[in-house]
Amino acid sequence: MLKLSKKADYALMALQYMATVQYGEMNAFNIHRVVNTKEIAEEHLIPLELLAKVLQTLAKHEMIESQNGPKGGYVLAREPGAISIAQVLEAIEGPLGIADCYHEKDDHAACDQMEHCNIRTPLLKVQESIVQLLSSMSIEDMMAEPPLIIVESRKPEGVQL
Amino acid sequence: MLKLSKKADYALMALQYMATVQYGEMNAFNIHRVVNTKEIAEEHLIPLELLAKVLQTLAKHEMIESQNGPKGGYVLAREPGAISIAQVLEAIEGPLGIADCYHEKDDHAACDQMEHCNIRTPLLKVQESIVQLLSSMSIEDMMAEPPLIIVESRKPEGVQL
DNA sequence: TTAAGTACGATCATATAAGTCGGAGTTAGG
DNA sequence: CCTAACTCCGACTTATATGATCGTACTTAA
Repeated sequence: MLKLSKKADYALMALQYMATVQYGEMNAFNIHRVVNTKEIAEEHLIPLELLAKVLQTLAKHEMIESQNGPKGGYVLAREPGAISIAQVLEAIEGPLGIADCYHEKDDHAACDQMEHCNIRTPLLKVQESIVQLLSSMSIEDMMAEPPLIIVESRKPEGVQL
Repeated sequence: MLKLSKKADYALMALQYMATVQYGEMNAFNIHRVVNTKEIAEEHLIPLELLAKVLQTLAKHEMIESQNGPKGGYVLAREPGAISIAQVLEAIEGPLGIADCYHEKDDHAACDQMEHCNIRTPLLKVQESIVQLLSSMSIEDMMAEPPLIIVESRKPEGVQL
């Protein structure tokens, strides 16, 4: 339940790796070394072909920039702090929502039970919280593993329903 | 992404319905009327057989109590406020986690990349937040649709990583 | 010119989810 | 004590999403 797909995992791993290579302690001068798919795949034991597609998707969504030809590869398109987890997940898996009918836009979404659905509103709030949480975290927060990230999530006491 | 399964949806709908019938405004005297599967299925346009299995699962996890024979059906096993969303989801879909290897118990879980995984720790924190959020909400919070539930979820400023 | 890389679409395999079916066990009411 | 209305349970089928692979075309540094 609530599991991330492998693709999403791979995307996050790759971005974390690229961020560390480009912006980590090992690189005090911020030399934006281009890293290629093979390097990442071998480093993390990820199927090469699959990772390639993931990176292509990330490139299409302008989170990384591709560089063709030999010595080519990918570079982060912006600073790690400017790439949120939510953005990554949306790029890979489409709009994130707890259920299909929970995207503000598609109010007509594929849900026959719509009119008989008694849980939509409360779940929308849950979803909102999760999205907010994922939006508040960036690739930067995943650098320098093992990290210590403190995240709070709570329902305030005494809220009127 | 992060989508709930239909079964989970059905479970929540059913519980919300049962809660409303048993504890809602319509029932100031808390008469614990037994509701049967058919009634819930028709009310929410849910496939009868599937809902039946969902309810059986909930009963096995002691969130509802079954009553056999004609005029039989189900009753909430405890007050709506004592049934958290997290409990329901876990009952239906097993332990909730953002990835397979993120359950404290199975440290040996099926993840070949374990040793090369650079995102485990941060994602564990994310997961923790989500679980906490889902644990803080109960069926009671879903009653009286359309409700207004205010949930906050944030990463405090100035946290050191 | 060529080898090392990305780009992209088609395809296959597999896992999970969704839904169905048939039969067995209970029990209120006649 | 019989029957109809329920729950219970497991096996089965189907649909859909995911994971992974393949082939090929495009780009470019050396």
